[in-house]
Amino acid sequence: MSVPPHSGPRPTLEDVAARAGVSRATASRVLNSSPRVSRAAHDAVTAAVAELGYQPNRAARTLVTRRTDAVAVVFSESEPTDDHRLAWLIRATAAALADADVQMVLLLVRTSEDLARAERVLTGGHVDGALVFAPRKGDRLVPMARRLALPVVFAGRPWGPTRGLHVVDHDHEGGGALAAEHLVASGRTRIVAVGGPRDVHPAADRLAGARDVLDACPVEDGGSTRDGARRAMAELLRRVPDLDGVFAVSDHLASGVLDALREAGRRVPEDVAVVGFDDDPTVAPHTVPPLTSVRQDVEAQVAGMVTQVLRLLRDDPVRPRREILPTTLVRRGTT
Amino acid sequence: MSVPPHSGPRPTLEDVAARAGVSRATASRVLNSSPRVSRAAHDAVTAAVAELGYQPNRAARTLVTRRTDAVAVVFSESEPTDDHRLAWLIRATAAALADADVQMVLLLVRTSEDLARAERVLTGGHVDGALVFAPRKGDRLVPMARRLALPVVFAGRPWGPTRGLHVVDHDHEGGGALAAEHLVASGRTRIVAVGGPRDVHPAADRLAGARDVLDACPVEDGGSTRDGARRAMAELLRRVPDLDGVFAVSDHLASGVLDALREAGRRVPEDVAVVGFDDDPTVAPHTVPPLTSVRQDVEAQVAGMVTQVLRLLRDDPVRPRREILPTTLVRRGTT
DNA sequence: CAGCCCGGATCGCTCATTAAA
DNA sequence: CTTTAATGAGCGATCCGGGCT
Repeated sequence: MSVPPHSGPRPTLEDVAARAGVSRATASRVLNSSPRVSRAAHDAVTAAVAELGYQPNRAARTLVTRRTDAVAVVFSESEPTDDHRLAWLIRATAAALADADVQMVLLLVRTSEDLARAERVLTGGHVDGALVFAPRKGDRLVPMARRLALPVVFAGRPWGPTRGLHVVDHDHEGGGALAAEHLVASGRTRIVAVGGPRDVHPAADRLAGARDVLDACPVEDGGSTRDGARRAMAELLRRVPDLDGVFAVSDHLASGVLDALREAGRRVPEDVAVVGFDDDPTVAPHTVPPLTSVRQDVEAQVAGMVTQVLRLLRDDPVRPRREILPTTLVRRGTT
Repeated sequence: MSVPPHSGPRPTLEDVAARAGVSRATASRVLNSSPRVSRAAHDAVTAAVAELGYQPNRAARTLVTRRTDAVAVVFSESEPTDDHRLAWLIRATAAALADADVQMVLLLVRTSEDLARAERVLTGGHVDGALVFAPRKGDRLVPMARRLALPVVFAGRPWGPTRGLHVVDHDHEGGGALAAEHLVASGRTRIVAVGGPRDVHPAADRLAGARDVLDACPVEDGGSTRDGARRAMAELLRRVPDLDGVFAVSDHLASGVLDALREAGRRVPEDVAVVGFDDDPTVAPHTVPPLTSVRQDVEAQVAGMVTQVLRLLRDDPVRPRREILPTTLVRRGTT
């Protein structure tokens, strides 16, 4: 608990060693908890560290070990992404990396200049590995990332061949099916769906999963905005006036669906049941009525990505793998 | 444009120097664009750098210069923050720092463990400076940040004495006044306000600015949720049935206000005019009708913070100062 | 011969000093 | 004597080979 007396030059390992009456090498071993150190030496060094408020110089350590203890977190923003999702993912990632005492170097990639900059960071030895979030088809970030000599873990299956990649994904198809089955089980017979952008994997897979169950239910795409979903839902009401169940591929879109239903005077859930996807804590519990939604555990996903990248960094020889996380249904007021 | 032939060991400055037929020191001078270098040497080095795909080793450079070329971006999340705002700020910050070729080390501080970790990063020489976002009263991040020996720039006036601090803030009071004046100018006479959390500076200041103009208009607090604002607005409709203008201290709250007005059957803007605050691009243009709002230029704020921290890093002797950015009114469909 | 510990050498860069044009 | 270039000494850690008990 003691602090360096006057915040002059920071103490070095040499200082710690001197104070503990041992050599630099021994002090170093203690800090890196390598075995062959006597109990006495260990205690002396530990005490000296505490007394001096010593913190190892990261640059010096990096120089010799070639490890930075930092990983890049790269978000593609080639198209405007959902704020909720970004905030949520960043929070989860920051927490998981902090727990592992790894620094997070955040890279948001929108322009090709950003991409070049990211590549420089990634190849320049500034980080040990990378977590990549790039759900959109044809994203130039993906080929760049797969060329890297560093451990890379993708969030969600990227477009293109996934051979040799490390991926942590949710079971979007299964989740879509889950939603559809829930609507069916609750007695709905005229079920429709509001889709998202076609070139976003999760959105496409969720819809596919639902259609597997419902074969060929009517679909309108709501793009990625609440208002787009509102319009899509209005169109569906026109096409299928007697509809009684709606699956929206995201909670954000589901809120637009609810807007449209409210405007059309349909009661939820009495006349129409609605199921969303994401269990977005900033949306689902707050709609009126609260939204039934398929939950994907983003924290688990991010934790899985972090675990995997750390494993790769320790080079535990891990074979490329795709980890698929289950989804669950959270029932609230709209079904 | 050429790439290292085989991605073996990365080339060092020594390699570049050898290839250019000069010494390490000269090569270093070229890279740091110091003056006394001949044209010929400059060109030779530049060419060698390109041919070898050389990138300086950051750790080595940091070790000797004691500069990391990284700054911490610290967000307090002691209370759940608005996703929109977080995403938006992170985007702007990332862009501004990337432009300056400074790495961004993101720290989200929620628990006291996070705080301790952040302090370690901040005092451990991992970064050259910090940008701090901590709007809430009594946030423990603030006293910690002000003790730091590093250049620190605050986003928005922190609670407590601001003497000696660098702050870049918006003119929240002026913005609140602007909103109120606009409502008055558009002929509204029974104006009410929906406030935010009392212990958040911006929310409090915006409300104060409006009340300066309106002296003692009825106020209800909506907390920080859309739904809270809905309830606050419902209450105001009860208290002041003939109200014809509403100022909400954020767009997020304003969307709740619109919900309540719609439910109450009031037409906007015919019966009631509404003005929000933030000009949140994910909210204001998408409400129905689109929301008139006071715009604060978050990008300018963040750019100002980055400029300031860089100035401090160059130690241009800059005296502590509070930079206050103007707000503007963006008129849309609700007034 | 263990088990511990020590003193260099080293990582890749910058900077001050010194030497050459 | 001025301008440009080169040499050498670190920055603060890790790790290797060897010495001590």
